[in-house]
Amino acid sequence: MQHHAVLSALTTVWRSIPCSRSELNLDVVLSCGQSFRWKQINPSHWTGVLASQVWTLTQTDDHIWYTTYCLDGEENVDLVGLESQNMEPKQSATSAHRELKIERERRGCCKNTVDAEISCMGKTVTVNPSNNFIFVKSKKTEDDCDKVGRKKQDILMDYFQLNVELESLYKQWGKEDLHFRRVAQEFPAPDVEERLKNLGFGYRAKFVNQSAQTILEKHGYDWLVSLRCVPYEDARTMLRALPGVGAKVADCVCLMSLDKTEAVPVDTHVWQIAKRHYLPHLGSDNKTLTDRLYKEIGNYFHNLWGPYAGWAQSVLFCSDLKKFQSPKTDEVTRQKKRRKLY
DNA sequence: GGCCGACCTGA
DNA sequence: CAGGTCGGC
Repeated sequence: MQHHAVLSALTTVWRSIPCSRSELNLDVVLSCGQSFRWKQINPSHWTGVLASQVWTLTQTDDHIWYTTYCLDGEENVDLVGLESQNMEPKQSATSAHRELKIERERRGCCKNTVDAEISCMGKTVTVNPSNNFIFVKSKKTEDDCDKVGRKKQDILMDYFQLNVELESLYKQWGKEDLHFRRVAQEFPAPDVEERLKNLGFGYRAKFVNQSAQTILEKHGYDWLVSLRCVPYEDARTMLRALPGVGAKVADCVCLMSLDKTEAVPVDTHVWQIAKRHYLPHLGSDNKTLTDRLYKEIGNYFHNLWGPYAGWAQSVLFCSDLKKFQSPKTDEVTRQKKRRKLY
């Protein structure tokens, strides 16, 4: 939600319509060169004129959010002070202020002030761009209609034709048309990597996105599941061809998702366990877990435990986690350590 | 083929 | 600083 500080700071002045990104992607639709009245005033926040009003639109995964600015200054009852935590509310409000000023000048009622008062969806927002404060005054009644009584929600529904189900149309168009299917895969979410990054995926965001693209374009939707019926080594080889998928991740997918019970994922913990209890000769000489080491450890466990080696490995792995170690075990370890000391 | 730094976040 | 993969050496 870091791109929606405005939403979280001023929830009272925003209204929403349920709508998924696959039905309408504002960033794509408003910048694709077929409409010229919208400006991106902040990341993913679009301001423009529609039905004689200034609007700001933005969206989350399942809603379109909208707010409008009008010129009537009716009396207010409540006063709420809000100090914004970062620059975004200020910037957005300042942009709204600018839009209002332009609209006022256009109508020849130039009342230029530093502190602008803007009526927003039944609330009046006082903006002071110089000190980053925003005040919201509530009106007694909130209406969601424009001057001629048209519901604002209906204006947007009509403008974006939200009553037409785009997803089923895409399915229909793609059914016989391979080229459309390919093109359509780039939509509805061209910002996947960015959004994954915002979710904390870090440098892996690029890999996840690229792998997903590769799977859809090269292999098709059912390919991953079909690997359940392919021998372990083959499934592993194909998985490792995906960007960001190395030996360990491929083995994890094989073991956890593709029924390959013999797959033994070797991460640093399993490596430590192997050195401590099974293969002491791997000792401290080896600094990094190379492909050769990985194979040696995997083969060793496979020979030791047989076709369900992966399951056995996960038992050892879990028992090595601190949260599964009983206090009793800890006491035994401490006693051993004490014995060693003396 | 092996080694190591870069990538990014959370702890 | 750990966590796994990649690319350059």
